[in-house]
Amino acid sequence: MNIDSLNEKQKEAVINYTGPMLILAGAGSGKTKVLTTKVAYLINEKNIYPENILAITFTNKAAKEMKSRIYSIVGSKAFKIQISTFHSFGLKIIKENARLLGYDSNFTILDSDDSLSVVKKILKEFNIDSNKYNPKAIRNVISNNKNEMIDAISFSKYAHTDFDEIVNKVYEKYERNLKLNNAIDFDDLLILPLKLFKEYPRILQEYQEKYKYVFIDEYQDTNEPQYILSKMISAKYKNITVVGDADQAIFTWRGANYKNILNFEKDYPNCKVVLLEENYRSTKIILKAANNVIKNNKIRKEKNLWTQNDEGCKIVYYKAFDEKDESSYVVHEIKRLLEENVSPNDICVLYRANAQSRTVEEAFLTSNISYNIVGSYAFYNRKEIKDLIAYLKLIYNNKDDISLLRVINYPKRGIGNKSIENLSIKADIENKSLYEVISSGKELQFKNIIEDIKQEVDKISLTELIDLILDKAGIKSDLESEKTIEADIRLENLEEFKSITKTFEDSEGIISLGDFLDELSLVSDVSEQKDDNSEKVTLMTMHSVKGLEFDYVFVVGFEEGLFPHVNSMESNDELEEERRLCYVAITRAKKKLYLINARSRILYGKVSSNIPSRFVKEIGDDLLETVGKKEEVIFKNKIDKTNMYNDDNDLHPGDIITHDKYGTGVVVSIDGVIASIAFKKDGLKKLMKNHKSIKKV
DNA sequence: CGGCAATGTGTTTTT
DNA sequence: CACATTGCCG
Repeated sequence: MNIDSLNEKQKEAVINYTGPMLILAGAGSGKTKVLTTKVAYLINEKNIYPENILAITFTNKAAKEMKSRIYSIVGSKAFKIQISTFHSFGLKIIKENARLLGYDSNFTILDSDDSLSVVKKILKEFNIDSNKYNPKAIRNVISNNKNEMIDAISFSKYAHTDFDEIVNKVYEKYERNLKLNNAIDFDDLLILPLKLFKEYPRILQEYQEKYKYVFIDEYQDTNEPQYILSKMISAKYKNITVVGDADQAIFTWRGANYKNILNFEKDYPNCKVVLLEENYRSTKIILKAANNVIKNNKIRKEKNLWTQNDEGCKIVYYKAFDEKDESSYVVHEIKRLLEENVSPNDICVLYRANAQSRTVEEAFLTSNISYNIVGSYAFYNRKEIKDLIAYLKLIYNNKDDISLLRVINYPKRGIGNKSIENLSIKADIENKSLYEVISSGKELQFKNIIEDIKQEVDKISLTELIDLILDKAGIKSDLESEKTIEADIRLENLEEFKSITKTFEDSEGIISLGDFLDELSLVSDVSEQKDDNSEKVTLMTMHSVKGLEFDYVFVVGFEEGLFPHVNSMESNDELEEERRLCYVAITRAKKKLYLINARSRILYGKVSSNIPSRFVKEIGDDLLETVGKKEEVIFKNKIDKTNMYNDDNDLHPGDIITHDKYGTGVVVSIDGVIASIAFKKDGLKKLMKNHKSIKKV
């Protein structure tokens, strides 16, 4: 195996393959390369079995990327390596030991919305006024406690205030309810494995034997349970390599503790430390800008990231008039790049909050630039999709009260509050789930529908199962009988969901309901579930872009209040995290960086004006090329809207249209200027409502 | 019980 | 602004 393309430090990191190692890898210093090479080196050169290797990444996307890179070196052996996020790995362990942990193998994973529902339900049962005690706040405290591994009993010792007392009560009931529902929440994915290992040391030993070589990426963003899990699993052989960069710690708000990386040398006194300080990614100017920003952080270890790369061009700073002007500029500039034969895949647009994607998306649609929004949960948040998933979850795990409550009276079956209250009381007394205590009335009819569907589960495919549910539960007939545009849209969305399961089945073969539900809870991003190889500009948050790189990076909303975000400006700690986030964003760029802000923009329905982000000043004038107002006027005129647009196509959902490129389609929904249209050939697409290429039939 | 209208409420980042 | 929840009436 050839490792000549590595520098001396990188080689050192690869060749020293036993014992604990800390790799402090600055942005763009080739840490992914080192990590993948080291794993491949173990397999190809040291004859380590791939199944003895565990590699933990921060996102599912990173896991996928790593798999394919290792595959390209070692071939199909790569499939035997356990490469996943902490959460997926936790799930695997829980699955393998469900009964020991007191769960049936078909347990349900609750997302944070589900957790909130549980909290709300408990508050109601306790007659606690949810206006006085915010359910979200309570859920967050519970989650924080779980992550610090403080259980309800221990928490009672800390409970001093009125609020704490309430939380304590709810926390205790919450945990009991989950158990009763054979359900685990997101925090449990990390905590239950630890519990297992503590109670059954022999099982821990088995895992230690299995995973003799452990790799943890983004170590600065590990939280307490993740930290302990890493430590436990590698305790026997101590072949643990961790990689990270404290300057890129951006998840402390989620309980991550960047001190874990600072303390690694204390945890493993004989560990090897490798510093990767040469940056191969960015231009000198981009790197300088990043360094200028991050050096303003007080709580920080000084480091020297350098590059042999070219000076590069200055960072473009555009002060837009408003958010529309901001996106027009982005579009204008991207169009120019595309004309220079830059691939859309090499461009990304970053923002602080997901809500900011909307205006950018509109501008992209206007100018026919294909794009992909990463982390768009909008689809799975639609009512009809959630309802369908609730049916699937209930069929898989009857004890799932949250799902049952969601669908027991959908479509309307005449089961109202009174009946549900009675069921709840009965369930509480008998210490059973709602489903189990159903024995009469309309509720029983519902139960029978579920039982009937259950009979078929193992005989049919997932896509067929969905059809069966839509049919037997009466969802389809209910929506069809409504004869409203709304209902038609819902039906379309359900079809879209089926196309996701279909793609899934086509690529993975027969997939069980359980596996599919797991996938849904761990990968809640539609774009990750569709394979699409066409070239696209990527839109995502600065948090999601972590670990990735692009030739051209646009950062929008570079304003005080948006970035740094208002809610993160109260303490210095929060502000320093925003600064690290800025550091991450800047260092994603290889060739050219664009920073854009708007003098005024509409926020939460109100016009507001923000001053430029403090990070502009920190970067420094000499690295910036401020694009003036004059040029803005010029490019605005360049986009000749009158040629491409009708005044008003007067499109409405349900209309049948033809499109010059995509052919016949039906309008599914209109959202402002964006029309969602389902085409016969190409499926659902978002287009500008008034585009000339759309004609009503 | 179901439907509708009025009122209120919160608006960051993600596995 | 967008939504979720509440309260009232048929």
